[in-house]
Amino acid sequence: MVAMPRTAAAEAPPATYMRIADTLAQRLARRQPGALVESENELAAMFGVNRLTARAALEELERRYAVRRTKGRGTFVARRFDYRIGPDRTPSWTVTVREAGGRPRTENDRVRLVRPPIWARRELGLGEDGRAYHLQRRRWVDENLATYSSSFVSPEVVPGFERRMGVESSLHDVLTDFYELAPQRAWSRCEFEVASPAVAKQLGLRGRDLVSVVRGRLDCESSGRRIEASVAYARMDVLNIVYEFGVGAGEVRR
Amino acid sequence: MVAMPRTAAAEAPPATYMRIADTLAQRLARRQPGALVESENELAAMFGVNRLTARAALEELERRYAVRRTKGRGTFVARRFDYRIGPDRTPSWTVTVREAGGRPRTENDRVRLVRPPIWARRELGLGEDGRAYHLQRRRWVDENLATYSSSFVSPEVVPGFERRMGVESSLHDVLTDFYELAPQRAWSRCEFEVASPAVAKQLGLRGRDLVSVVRGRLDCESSGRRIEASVAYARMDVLNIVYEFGVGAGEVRR
DNA sequence: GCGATGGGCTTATCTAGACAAGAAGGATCC
DNA sequence: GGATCCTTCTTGTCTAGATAAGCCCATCGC
Repeated sequence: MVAMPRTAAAEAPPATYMRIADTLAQRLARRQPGALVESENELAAMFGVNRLTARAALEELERRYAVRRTKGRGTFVARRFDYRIGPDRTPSWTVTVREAGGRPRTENDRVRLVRPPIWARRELGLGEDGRAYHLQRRRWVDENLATYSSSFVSPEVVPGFERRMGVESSLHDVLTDFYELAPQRAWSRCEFEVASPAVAKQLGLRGRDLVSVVRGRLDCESSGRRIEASVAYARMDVLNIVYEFGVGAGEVRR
Repeated sequence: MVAMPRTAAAEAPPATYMRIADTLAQRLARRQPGALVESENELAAMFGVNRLTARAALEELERRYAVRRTKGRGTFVARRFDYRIGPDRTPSWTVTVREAGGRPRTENDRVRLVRPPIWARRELGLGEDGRAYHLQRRRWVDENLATYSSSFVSPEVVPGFERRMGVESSLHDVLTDFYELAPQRAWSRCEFEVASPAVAKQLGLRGRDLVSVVRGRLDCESSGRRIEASVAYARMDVLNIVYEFGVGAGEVRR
């Protein structure tokens, strides 16, 4: 009689913490987003395991973005929003979040004229000593910070930008209403990175988690002049960035 | 004298395991991908901590896709490939991997005529009883399984497909060479999901990790006939899916 | 030569116990 | 009434010890 062959090895039974995670995931799917989840000690008692085993299950669910945990407060059912972007689609934050049933909020730092970093100078076609307006923006869903973006706006195209752009202004609205421009995405690039310490701090991340990164440039549709170069970071536990193009992409079911 | 105010709280010093992870990340950046990392016990001795603390550091690096760990073998420096896709870009797996210095490999299951799932029938415009060829494909980088894809091909457009498509054939080549078609992406949608148990098994994932998912449809450029509907899953520790469009997107530095 | 066996390495999992630190709410003091 | 302290609950971190299970390779037996 041969021993168990290595290729067709019988499935190892899943670990306890994984079973608890799966069980819990099913139950949480029926609860309201934001609802308080049982504490680690409660779960340990419920499933008859050590607290660290229950904790491992919650960490597994956190990796799946199914829960969100805060020291001192507890574990909560997570709520994630799809944010669909693509060449044919530059969605409004406010509209998207509201349609999904959330409360959107945007906050801009005060705009200042600065010497932009090298990548922004190159994108905007500025020289070594060129200046640009620096716009930093944070967006919330309900009480959750979702994105932080940093963008540089060419002062030649939008003179006096710092007086037009208020704390709650929409960049798109300011460009179209005050400057009568037709902004258009020249290019865009979406990927995932480990948050740098600076970005982690801006997004309120404890560790160096993965974040969605969208870089791009906004040009003027008619003249082709370069308006804005930007980089936006999104917390993946709050936002599910979906990148799509072509007709029919929106109809895809999960 | 007031206590430490809560708003401007001094940064809590990072946890030991996080310090070790950061230290280790710097060192590993100078090593060859695939190199063996010190074992948990060695790290524990090196940093004078408990084995579980050293282990927590490695788990942190695994979350960042900086290392890859295998039970019984050890921890290894991870190697990730950028795979850039977009409306103007349908890259060849072989070329992309080879350019990045890896060894590509593709393996197709034998093609069979099946009754496709509802989403594929809808995409291909098939009726309730319609049939389609089912093509399952796995792609490797060096020894690492990277993607698993499942696609359905319309038999009306490519009759006799199961005889043309071999174990190592390229779908694109078969469509162009044998059927003289000009395949074109009708739409595409890229996002991230928690792997289902079935997908996790196909990709050799222990747990239910996050995977990149790309869905889409291939049409015939001239006639517009629907050729193929597909869904592809990629291991995020092997592949970094980058979604981009527009001129200039390729020039973006990190 | 060649396959089976087993030892020793590795990561994976689990328990028990402990202390730290953040958050929230009630009690207390003025 | 309002600010402050304190208690309690929560997650976060760390240690110590133990067992399981996968993998590799040397050794043994044939």
